[in-house]
Amino acid sequence: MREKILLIDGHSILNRAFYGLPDLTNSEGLHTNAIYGFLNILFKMMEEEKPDYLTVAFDLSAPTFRHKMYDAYKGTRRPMPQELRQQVPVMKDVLGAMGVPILSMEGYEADDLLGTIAKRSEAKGMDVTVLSGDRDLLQLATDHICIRIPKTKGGKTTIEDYFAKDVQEAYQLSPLQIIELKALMGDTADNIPGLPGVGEKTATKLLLEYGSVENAHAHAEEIKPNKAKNAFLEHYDLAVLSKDLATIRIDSPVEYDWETARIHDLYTQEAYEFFKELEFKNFLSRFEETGNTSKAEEHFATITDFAKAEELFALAQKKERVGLELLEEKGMILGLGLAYEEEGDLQVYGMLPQGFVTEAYLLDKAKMLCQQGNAVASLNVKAMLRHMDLDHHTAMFDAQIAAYLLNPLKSEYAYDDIAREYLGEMLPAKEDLLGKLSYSKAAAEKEEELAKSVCYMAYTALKARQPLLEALEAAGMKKLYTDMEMPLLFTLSDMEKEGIRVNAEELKEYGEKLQVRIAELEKSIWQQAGEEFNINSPKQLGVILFEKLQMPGGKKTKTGYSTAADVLEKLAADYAIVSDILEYRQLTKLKSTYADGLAGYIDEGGRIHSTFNQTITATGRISSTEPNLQNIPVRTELGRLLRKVFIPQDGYVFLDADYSQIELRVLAHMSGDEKLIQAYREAQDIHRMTASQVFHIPFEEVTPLQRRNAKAVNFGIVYGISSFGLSQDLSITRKEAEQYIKNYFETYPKIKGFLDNLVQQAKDEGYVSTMFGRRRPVPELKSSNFMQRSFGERVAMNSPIQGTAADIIKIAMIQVSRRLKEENLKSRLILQIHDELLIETAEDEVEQVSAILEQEMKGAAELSVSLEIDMHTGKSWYEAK
DNA sequence: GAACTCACG
DNA sequence: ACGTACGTGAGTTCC
Repeated sequence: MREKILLIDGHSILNRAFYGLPDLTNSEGLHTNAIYGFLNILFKMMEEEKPDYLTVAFDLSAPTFRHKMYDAYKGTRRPMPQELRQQVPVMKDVLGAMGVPILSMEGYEADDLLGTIAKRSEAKGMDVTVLSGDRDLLQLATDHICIRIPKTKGGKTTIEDYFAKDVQEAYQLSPLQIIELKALMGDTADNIPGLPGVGEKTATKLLLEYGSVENAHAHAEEIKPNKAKNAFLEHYDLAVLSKDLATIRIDSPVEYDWETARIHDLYTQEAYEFFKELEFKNFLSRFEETGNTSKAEEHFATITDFAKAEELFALAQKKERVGLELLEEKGMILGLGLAYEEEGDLQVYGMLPQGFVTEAYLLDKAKMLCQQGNAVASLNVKAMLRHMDLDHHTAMFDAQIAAYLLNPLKSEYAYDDIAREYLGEMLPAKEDLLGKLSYSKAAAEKEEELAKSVCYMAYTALKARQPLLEALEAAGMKKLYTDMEMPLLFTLSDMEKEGIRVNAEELKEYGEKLQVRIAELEKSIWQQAGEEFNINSPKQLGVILFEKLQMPGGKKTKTGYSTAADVLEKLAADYAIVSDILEYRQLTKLKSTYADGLAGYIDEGGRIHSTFNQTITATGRISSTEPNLQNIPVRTELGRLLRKVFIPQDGYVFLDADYSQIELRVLAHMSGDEKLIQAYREAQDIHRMTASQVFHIPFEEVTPLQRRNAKAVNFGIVYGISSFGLSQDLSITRKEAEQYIKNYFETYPKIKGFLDNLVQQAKDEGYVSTMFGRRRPVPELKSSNFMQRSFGERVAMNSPIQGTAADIIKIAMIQVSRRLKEENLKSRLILQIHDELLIETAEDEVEQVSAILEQEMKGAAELSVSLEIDMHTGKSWYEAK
C-alpha cells in the first residue's frame, strides 16, 4: 500500500479560519479563533485521510522576492490584523507540541516548499494531499497529488478535491495550464497583475485555442476580442511577469526528512497543556486515552442506599464547610451533590431521587445543612431557595455570582469554566457528560452521568470558594459581593416567590379585542397589496413594499430590505398601507408577546412569577425572564392599557416609585461638574435647564423643540455620545449634532474631562468601575476594528453611569425589603424595573410604606445632588404609574 | 439557530 | 474611511 503525506499551507488555512469564525478569546484575552479553526480542519483531515506523514509550511514574515517585485506595481498589502498576527506563533508552538514539523525558508514562499515536497514525495511513491485555501496550488495536481480546498458555504465547510482530472473538469485546463490562466487573468488576492481587461472567460478561451501564454503571443495578431489583442501587444511583459509570479517552484533547495514528519501521537502531554491554556474544551476529550483528564473523579461516589445517605448527611453536618448543589428543573428536584473534606481528603457524593431517597428527603437534608450554620457553597443559591425558605442572614456562598462580578461579560457561569479559571482544572463540561440532553431527560436516560454532574458542581462550588473570594478581595469587590449581591439574592428570591397578580379574564378580553382589529388590518393590508402574504415576514413584506409597490428607500440589511419601524414611519405619510402595517405590527406584538405570552405564566393562584437574573448584564443591572416583566408596554396608550390587568391582591394597593433621572444625577455626581450640580439644585426641569444653558437663552424662553434637543443630548451623553448617534436620533446633520455636543461640553466642562478619563482608564486598566467598585471590562478597546473600538469607548463612558444607578437601586431594594420585614409589614416588594420599584402594599400600610420608599430610595447613596423619586398608588399597575 | 423586529429602562 | 447611540428578552420567520 502507498504511504500518504499531508501537506498544509499554514497561513492560508489560518487566514481562512480567522475570517470564517467568530472572534474567540481565552480568559486571558488571547484570540484563538484561527487556531481553533485550523485544528478543527486538521483533525478532520487526519480522520479522513489517515496520513502517515504530516508537515505544515509557513511563509517567513520577511517579504519574499516575488512579492517585492509585485509591490513595485501596486503599493503594499493590507497588513495582517493584530488579532490574527498574535495567533501565528502560538499556532506554530501548538504544532510543535503535537510533534508536527514546520517548514519555512528564507526567500521561498510556503507554496514553493509545498510544491517541492509534494513532488519529491510523489517521486518516492507516496500519495500526496495538499491542503490550502489558495487555488494557485491546483497547478501541482497529478494522479497522486490531490489539492484539497476548504470552502465555507452557508456556515458549513465542505472540501473540494482536485486531482489532475478534476482540474481538467473544472477549468477545461491541465494543472500546468493553471499557471497560464493566472498569468493572463491575474489574481488580486495573490498580487498577480495579469493582463488588463482579461478575465477568466477570455483567458480560458485563449488557452483552449493556443495552449500557452507564449503561443498566444506568437499569434497575437489573430486574437479575437480586440481588448485582449491590444493587451497582448501592449502589456505582454505583464503576462510574462505574471507567469513567473504564478509559478510555484518545485525545486526549492530545502532539506526535508520524511522520518521527522512521520506522525506518532498528536495528543501529547505538551499539547494537552496548550489546549488547556487556549481553553479548547471540545478538543480535550481527544486526550482521554492518554489519561490526561481530571483526577477529581477519583473522589466521587454515587449514593443510592438510604442508610449510606443518612450517614453522609450526618457527617456533613459536622463540617464547617460543605459544597452543596441542588439540581432542579421546572420545580423538580433531579439530584443533589454534596462535597466536604474528611481528614484532609475531599469526598464528593452524587444522589438522585430514588427509593427511600426521595425528592422531599433530599430537600429536607439540603435545608438542614444550610440552616445548621455550615457555610454552604453552591453554584446557584437562588435556585435552591426556590424550594426552601432561609433567613436572609444565612451564610451562603454563591460561586456564579462571585464569578459574575469578576467578569460580567460571560454568557454563562458553568462549573467547568469556574474550575478552569479559578482552580486551573479541566473538568468535563455538561455536554461531555450528558450530550445535548436536558437535565430532566438525563435523569431518565443517563443516571450515572447525571450523578457525576452534580458531583462536579458541588466539588467546584466548594473548592472554588476560597480562590473566588480572594479574587474578589484583590479586585476590591468583596464588599460588593458580601453586602450587595448576596443580600440582594434573598430579596430577589422573595420577589420571585411573591409574583404579581394578574386578572386572567381581563387579559383574555384584551387579547380578543386586539384580534378583532388585527383581522381588519390584515384584510385591509392584503387588499391594498393586491395579494395575500405573510405580513410577519420581513422578507415577504420587503418584496411587497419595495418591489411590487415600488416604494423608495429599499435595501438596508444584509439579507434584504429593512422594514423596521423607523424606515416605515418615513413612508407612512405617503402610503396608507404602511400605516396599517405599523398598526398591525404594534397590535400583533401586544397580542403574541403580552396577551397570549403572559397568559401562559399565570399560576393556580392567579399570579405570575418571573425569574430575576443576577448574573446576566454587563453593567450590573438585573434582568427578568420567563416572563420578562421589565418590558411591559407603557409608551403607547394602547399598550399601557395592558397594565390594567396587573392588580394587587384584595385589601392591597400598588405603590410604585421610580427615580427621577437617576443616571443623569449619577453623571452630575461622578463628574463633579459644578454647573450641572447647580442646575439640579435649582431646576425642576433639567432638560429645559440644559437647553437654557447650552443655547444661552433664558429658562422661560426655551422652546419645546430646544428642550427636546437638549433631552436627546442628555441621553446621548449617558449612552457614550457620538455625533452620528445624536444626528440619527434628532434627524439632523452630523455637523449640527457635533455643534450641540461641543456646546454641551463647553457648558459643562468637567463632563468632557470625566468621560475622556473613563475611556483612558479603560485603555490603561482594561476595565471601568462604578462608584461601588463594580467592574466592567472593555476588551473592545484593544480591537483593530474601528467600529469595535468606538463601541468600546461608548461602553467605557456608559457603564459606570448605568452601573452606578444599578448599584443604587440594588441598595434601595435590600433596604426596603429589610424594613418591610423588620417592621412586620404585610406589604411586599414584587418588581424592579431598573429605576422603579413596585410594592404590593396593604391598604393600612400605605403611609408607612411610602415613608420607607422615600427614605430608602433617596438615602441609598449620598450624592452631591439629591436623589428624587416619583411615587403613585393605584388599584392596578396602570393607575400606579 | 440566526436574523429581524420591537417591548422596556 | 470605517458605520452606531447604552442595557436587556421574546416572538416570528426562514435557512
